[in-house]
Formats: sequence, structure tokens, C-alpha cells
Amino acid sequence: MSRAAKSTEHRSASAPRDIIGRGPSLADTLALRLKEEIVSGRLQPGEKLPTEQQISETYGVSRPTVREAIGRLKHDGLVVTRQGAGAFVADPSAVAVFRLEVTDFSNKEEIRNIIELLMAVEATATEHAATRRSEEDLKSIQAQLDAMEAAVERGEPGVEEDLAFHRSIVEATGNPFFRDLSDFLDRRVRNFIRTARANTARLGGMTQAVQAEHQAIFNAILRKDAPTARAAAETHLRNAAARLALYLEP
Amino acid sequence: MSRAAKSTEHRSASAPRDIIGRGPSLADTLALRLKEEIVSGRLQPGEKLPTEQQISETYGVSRPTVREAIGRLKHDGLVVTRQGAGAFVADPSAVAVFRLEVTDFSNKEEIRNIIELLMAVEATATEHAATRRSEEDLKSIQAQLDAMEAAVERGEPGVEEDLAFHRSIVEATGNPFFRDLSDFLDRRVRNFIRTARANTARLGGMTQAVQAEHQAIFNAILRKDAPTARAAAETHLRNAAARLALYLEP
DNA sequence: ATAACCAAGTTGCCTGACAAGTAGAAAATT
DNA sequence: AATTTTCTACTTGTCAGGCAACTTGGTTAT
Repeated sequence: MSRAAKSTEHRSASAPRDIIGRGPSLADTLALRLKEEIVSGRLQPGEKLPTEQQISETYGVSRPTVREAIGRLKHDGLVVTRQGAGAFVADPSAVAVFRLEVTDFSNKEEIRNIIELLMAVEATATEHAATRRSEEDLKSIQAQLDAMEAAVERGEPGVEEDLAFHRSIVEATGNPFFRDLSDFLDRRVRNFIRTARANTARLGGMTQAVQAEHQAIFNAILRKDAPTARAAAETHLRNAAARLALYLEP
Repeated sequence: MSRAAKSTEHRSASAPRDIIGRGPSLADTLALRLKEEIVSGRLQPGEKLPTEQQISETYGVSRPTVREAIGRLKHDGLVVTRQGAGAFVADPSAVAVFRLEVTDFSNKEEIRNIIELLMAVEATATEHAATRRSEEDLKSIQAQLDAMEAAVERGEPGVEEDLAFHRSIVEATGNPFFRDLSDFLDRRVRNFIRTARANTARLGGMTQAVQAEHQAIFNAILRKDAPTARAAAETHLRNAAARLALYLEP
């Protein structure tokens, strides 16, 4: 087959690449396939992956595409490559990357699980914040509390201020993992609410109650009272989850 | 410049690609560079990245390499690409991927932070496990407890059994996020201990005490007593952290 | 028997090219 | 003149082929 001819049938339906089907991108889908091979255990740790050439032929994609897919797996720590030797499935106990993907908002179960994790992380973070907060931290938290107060008085929902308030607390833990994870989960949940709200009747603020709960958390942090701070955070989160439950079981 | 000539000076010291320096791989380092541009805010959300061509010229690497780097960012949700239009910085509040990387074992601070997160997650997980565990779950947990017991009696450290015991508990929460995160953190910490131990005098098992703590956790889960389960888990984790502290402050 | 060497195989990276999609400018129509 | 249509340049997605750097196992020379 001439080069030109092959080039023309790039996307033809009968081409061998239909094996991977359509989707986000060839590399994406190929990466998913290979990942499946690994997590399912069909490819054991330490085992050598097929060569790029072989994979290329098996799945009907070019070598650069294969490289891109393997690059992803390498990025995620699932495989390690050695120039000249090959690509090998990484030892699971040595994987240094954890990846959390939250994309499917229609999956209520997943949202519930995310909220549960958020509650665990943020309650403990608040507890640590109470014992460790510096004067700066305290000032920052109070500033966000006041900003929220102002928003409430202006009659605004103050979602941005709410987020900032929580952010300033987890920041005070001094533990970037708490900060980043909490931040991520928080954003995801809020994003879910926003999309859910678009399809539902809008139900009013409750901002007064929220603000009171915030105040309770702040007071405990102010007094460096860790158990009370934790309890206040748990109450707040439980209530927030209850308000949210309206979207989860229609 | 002829093709052959350019090809020959692939790795020459004076080539423009020295901009990114050496390291894991060109794509890796380029991806890090671009990520820096984004998280630092020099590239604002929604803003268009330079074209692959431009990036290629700026950093002195080929387009496939640029594609690989951008592919990573896409994979991590930091950018979105539209064929024909370009690559754009993603809206941070819409990022659906969380990434946790724990590579630097020499960074004691990082290890401490990881342990702190592990304690938060696993304590809450144990609490949930107590209220939700099925009969199957209970049997599985007991089986792991017994296996650990047997290992102790054989005079073995039983690290594998220990890990399996914890795994069976977090499994019982029914929340895959708890399971996966806890599993990851646990493995990381144990891995740190193993590498640290190689450079230090080996200090004995303490396996008896560990086993007693495990038993306490199990008893609470058996009785579906969530608060006690949490407390027992916290005690166990605190003690484990204390044993570990020997490696953190030499 | 051991050591040095060599050749095949594999990943890492590059160039060049075409297909597919986008967006704005130019042209045609009303 | 305003609006719609068309076209063209640009950008990403993919492929093909090729050379450099490195690994590995067998072969040869000592």
C-alpha cells in the first residue's frame, strides 16, 4: 500500500484503529486500555509491557500515540520505563502518585462518598487549626467571616466568601495536603450543587443559619479549643450535607 | 541548516533546548514549566496557551514533545484543548482531577504531614466501618486479625498482615475514596519506614502492643460501637506515629 | 573460564506531512 | 449598507520514518 493511499484512509471506518473506538482522543483511550490491563492484574508488577511497536500494531495506532499513552501511565506512576530496556509495570507499593477523579455528577453515590470524605478531612483540619493557628491566621479567618457577614447583609448568597472562610481555616493547619485536598473536594461539591440547582427550583439562602455556624467555629478557633472546634465543624458540615441532600434524593 | 546537520547536534551542549535542562525527560520538565506558568497565575484561566509551534520554538523542543507535555496537563485537568482552536487554561473550580505526589522521603516535614492526613482519614474510616460493616466485612477483618496473630506467634513482624488488616477495615466503609486514599497513604508511610530502617539500627517489633491495639479496634467494630472504634483507631495511630517519630528526628 | 566486544532490540526525540476542525476575513447576496 | 455565505489561514490530532542513546545477551578473543 502506498503512503498516500494509507494517508487518505486515515479515519476510514474499516481501519484497524476502530479497536479502541472513538472518544476523547486515541491516546486517552489507549491509556485507559493499558491501565485496565495493569489494575486488573493481567499485567503483573515488574512485568514488561509489549514494545511500543507491538502495542502500536495491536491497537492500530501510531507509535507517537502509544508513547503519549505510556507517558500518561508513567506520569501516574503505574509504569516505569528504561531506555533501551522497555516499559515495566511499577511495584504498586512504590507508586508515589495518588489520583482522584470526580467527573460524574449524575452519580449520586459518588457525590455522597465525596461529601463524606470532605467531612472527615475538614473536621480534622478545623481541629488542627484551633490548636495551631497563628495570630495572622486568626486575623485572616476573621476577615473572611466579616466578609461573609457583609455579603449576608447585602442579601447575597456569598458563596465566594463562604469558600474563602473555609479556605482560611484549612490554611491555618499548616498542612498543605489538608489544604489542597479540602479545597478540591469543596470546589467539587459546590460545583455539583451549582449544576444541580440549575435543574431544580431554587431554594432560599439559609445564609443566616450558616453564618451562625461559622461564628461558632470561629469562636472555638479563637479560644484554641480543639474539641469544640471539631464539634462545631461537624455540626456545620452535617447541616450542609442535610441541605444538600435535597439534591441527592429527588 | 540541513536536516542531517541538525540531527547530528541532537544533544549538543550549545543547543537551545538547554533551556529546560536535564532531568526525567524533556516532556516531563516542559510539563512542569507550563504547570508553573498556570499555577503561578501568569496564565489566567480561560486564557489561550501559545500554539504548539510557538512553545516548541520557545523551549527548543519538537512539537511531539510539546504535545506530550500538554497532554499531561490535559490529563491533570489543568488545560482543555479544542482541535483547531488551541489549548486553554481550565477554570480551576471545574478541575475534576486531584493529584497527590509523595516522592521525597528526605523531607521529614512532608512525611509528618502525610501521617497527619492518614490519621484523619483512617480514624474516620474506622468509625464508619463500625456502623456499616456487614457480616462479611466482619469475617474478613477477623480473618486478617487472626493472620496477624499467627504471624506474631511465628515471631514474624507481619507487615503484610498488618496492612491487610487495615485494608479490610477501610474496605468496610463502602466508600472507595476512603479505601483508595487510605491505602495509598498507608503504603507510602510504610515505604518510608522501610527505607529509613535500612539506614538505622533495627529496633524490635513491638508487635505484641500493636496486636492488642488491633484487638481493641476489632472489638469495637464487632459491637458496632462507632465512637469507641474511632478512639481505638486514634490511639493505635497515635502510638504508631510515636514509634515512627524515632525515624523523623534523629 | 573470563573478559571484552558486538549486534540486535528498545526507548527517546526529531522532522515532515496530512486530516480535521476553528475562526476571522473576504466575497457574494440581499 | 448590512447580512449572509464562502474561503483561507491557522491550530490541534495523527501518522510515517529515521537517528541517537541505551540495554541485553550472545559471540569472540584473550
